[in-house]
Amino acid sequence: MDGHVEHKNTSLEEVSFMSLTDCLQSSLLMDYNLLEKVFKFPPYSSPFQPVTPSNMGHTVNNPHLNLSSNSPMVSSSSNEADPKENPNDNKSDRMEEDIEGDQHGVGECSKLVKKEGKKKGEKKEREARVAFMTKSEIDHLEDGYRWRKYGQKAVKNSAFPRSYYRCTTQKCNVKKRVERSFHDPSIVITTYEGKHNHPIPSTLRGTVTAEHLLGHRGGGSSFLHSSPRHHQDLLMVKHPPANYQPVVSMSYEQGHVINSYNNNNYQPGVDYGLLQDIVPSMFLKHES
DNA sequence: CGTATTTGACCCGCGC
DNA sequence: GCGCGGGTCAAATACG
Repeated sequence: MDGHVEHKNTSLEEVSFMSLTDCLQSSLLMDYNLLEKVFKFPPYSSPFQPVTPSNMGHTVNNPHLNLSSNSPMVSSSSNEADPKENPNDNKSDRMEEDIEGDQHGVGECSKLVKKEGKKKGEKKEREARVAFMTKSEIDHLEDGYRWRKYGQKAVKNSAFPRSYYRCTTQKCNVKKRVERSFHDPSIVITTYEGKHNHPIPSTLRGTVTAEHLLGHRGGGSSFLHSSPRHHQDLLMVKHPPANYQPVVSMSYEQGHVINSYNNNNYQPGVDYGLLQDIVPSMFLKHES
């Protein structure tokens, strides 16, 4: 539906946003360099900004960004998810996945099968995606779901590899890619693809519980200052609006969610649907 | 021993 | 058609 993208904006924010959106929506391959460009990492700034207690656990701000102090580090993109959304994708078997997902790589045995399943000329629909940029020492953020790593690849023009994860829950097709920003190694870029069709696992290595996810934000973000180590801040921005703003941020400690909160509380008129679908754990909390 | 990760091989789309 | 880069598979390995 909204495949259409306007390109006539002139403000930095809008141009940036649209570029990213365009990137996310139209490109089969996510161009992370573009993603970073979109967020305007200045080429002249040192790419190796050390993570210090002072800048860790805080909103990532790029002074060169022409954005508000709560610069959004994240963008989401709903790709007008599959019309059919294959809810039936009982991919307990990999072969099936290959057939249905027909763009996947293949192992020796599946290579035969895959060709038949493919209808030529039919482009693979992309699942909804959300990309996050998170300032963190930890690559793989705990988000309440369980993931199994299924691949890792070196990324061109980046010193850091990209990791590929798949939700371990059967029938759940959600994937996740994680890589570190080449321009700022303290930043982790996480991209979710697809929507979970199941609740958050109750037992997650016994570490992240609903309470963790809900967080206990009593006094603003004071907790940010209390235990600086292994902190991560995450910001999200809602998809298309002309003026995007930070929506939700989370904090992690030692790989686990210790808090989540909204910077400005829920914004009226902002559609959280996609984000909520994809990373519901970020929306769990909320004073009712 | 069951489960998760690593890693080289392979496939695919795209640009030249 | 070929090469490149991204994405995935799956056997081997590591780990609890």
